[in-house]
Amino acid sequence: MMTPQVITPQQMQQILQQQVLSPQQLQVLLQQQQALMLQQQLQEFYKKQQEQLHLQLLQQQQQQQHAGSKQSKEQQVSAQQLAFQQQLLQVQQVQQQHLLNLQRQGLLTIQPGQTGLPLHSLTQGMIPAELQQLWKEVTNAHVKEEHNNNNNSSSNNNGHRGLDLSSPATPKNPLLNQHASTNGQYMSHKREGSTLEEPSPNSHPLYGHGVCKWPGCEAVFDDFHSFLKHLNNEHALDDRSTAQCRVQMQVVQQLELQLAKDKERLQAMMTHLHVKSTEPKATPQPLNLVSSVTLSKSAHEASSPLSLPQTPTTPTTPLTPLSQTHSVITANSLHSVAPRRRFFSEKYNMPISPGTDYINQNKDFYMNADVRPPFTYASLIRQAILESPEKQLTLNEIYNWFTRMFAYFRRNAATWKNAVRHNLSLHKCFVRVENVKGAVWTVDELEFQKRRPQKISGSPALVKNIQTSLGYGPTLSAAFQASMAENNIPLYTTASIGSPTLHSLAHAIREEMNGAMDHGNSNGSDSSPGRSPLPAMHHISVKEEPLDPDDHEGPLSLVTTANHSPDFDHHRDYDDDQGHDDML
DNA sequence: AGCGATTTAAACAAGC
DNA sequence: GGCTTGTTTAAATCGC
Repeated sequence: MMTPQVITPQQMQQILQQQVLSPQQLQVLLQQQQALMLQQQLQEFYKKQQEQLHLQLLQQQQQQQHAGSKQSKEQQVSAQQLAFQQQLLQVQQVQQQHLLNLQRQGLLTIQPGQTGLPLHSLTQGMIPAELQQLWKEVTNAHVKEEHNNNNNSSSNNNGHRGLDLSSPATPKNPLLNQHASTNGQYMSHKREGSTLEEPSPNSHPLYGHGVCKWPGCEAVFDDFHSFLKHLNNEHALDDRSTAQCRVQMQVVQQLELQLAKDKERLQAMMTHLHVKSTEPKATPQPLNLVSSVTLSKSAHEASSPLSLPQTPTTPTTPLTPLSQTHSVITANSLHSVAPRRRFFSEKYNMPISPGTDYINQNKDFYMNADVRPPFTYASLIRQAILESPEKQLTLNEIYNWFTRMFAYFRRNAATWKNAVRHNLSLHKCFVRVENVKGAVWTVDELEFQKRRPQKISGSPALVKNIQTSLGYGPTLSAAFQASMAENNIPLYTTASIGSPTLHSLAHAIREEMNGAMDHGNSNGSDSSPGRSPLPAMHHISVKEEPLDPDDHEGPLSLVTTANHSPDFDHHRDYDDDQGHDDML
């Protein structure tokens, strides 16, 4: 699917360029949308032209039919008709040319093998509103005519037009139909008439290979003329045709939607796959520290996951400047797509307990992609707890965090919830604290670090970076703010996703720093609750808001709200039963 | 091969 | 009784 052949170099360049200039996918999408709009306008224009030409053609034909056999004029008329046809072809060519250009520019994504169909569908089915407008006009204009033209609707096939994607040109037909259906009686548009004796097989989008391409109708015709007759008779302006046209519009709309989605997906994939090479310069970083950290990280990741033995429990980076690179999929997340049992593959020396940054960095991806996160349950639970303002969560809140943060956990609830409970009970690092209103779970960071031999030595430079970053406290904050302001573009409509706030960033730094310090020297040099053996033991504070725990938490809520998107909680078909075993 | 970490499943109990 | 929460056991997998 991600074969590079599909994407032209121009597309690639564009994507990369966009990414470099704007880390926000929204911008990309916006540009895409603009491009699409432009494209649609062009198509509309072309379509109108085509319709006009068709109209002229048909009127000539009707006149000819009505006039009986005026052989004398026939020659001249057919010449005119030819001219029209040529013009029509020219328009079509120009149209296709332009679409091809669009395609080359990456504004259009058309599979090489199917340029024909998509072109038609795109050119003629793109603007339902416009079509409806035309349809309306036409309908109004011919209400009276309707009586005269009793359409001999016959074929039942038309009743069920399957989603015949090969004939998306329907919308344009009403126009033609009614003019044609008048059979010359209706001469509102008096154009210089002409005969139509010449079959012009290619002149009608509903006629191809001798077959009527009206949805559901596959009548075969020897010549174009008989097809036109058929078109006028069988597919005249009536309720059925109207309904079919509407359906076809919807089909086209659906296809457009699908196309847009797929394009978006492709964009995300491309961005993701190439972000590593561009990540360092991905954003005009107002913050040196951040960028340095980012650079170190990205350099490390880009080089080789194996190159730097990382501390298993300490995240590599104190923070992600974030989610500006949020579509980033690092090496781990890539290979994590198919981990069978383990969330986290240690083969790549990725941290067992990915830090806030790590999870945040790929947050967007896992939020939306039904992909199993490459983290252990323990790591995730810890993450959830540490993200909370009070560093403590009830079991249900942990559940909510899981479902909120990972699309994967929106299914199989029974399985992973059990696993969560199991992990909470099993690992000593998770401490249950009785509360007035129940029990909350906290993290014993020391115990957590103990689980594995850790060596922060892995990336001393990293540690240095982290420390350096911390040293710049206020500067850091200011820079973050600037960075946030700059990058605070909502990327997806649903998501808060993108930008962890200052608080969460600072928190992340602090947290990572703690982790690093834990390894480097055992002196607890900070006051972070996470560092004490029983971090939250003393905050036996209250956990109200059983419903939406993370919601209104005051200033500190930034930490959580950064990850919390309200709309994300609404259950969008979390079908627990469907395809739940895809990861096994 | 052994071991530890992890996941998954399941049984069970307590509390609401 | 059903559900949630929490504990525990067991089996399987994976990597070292």
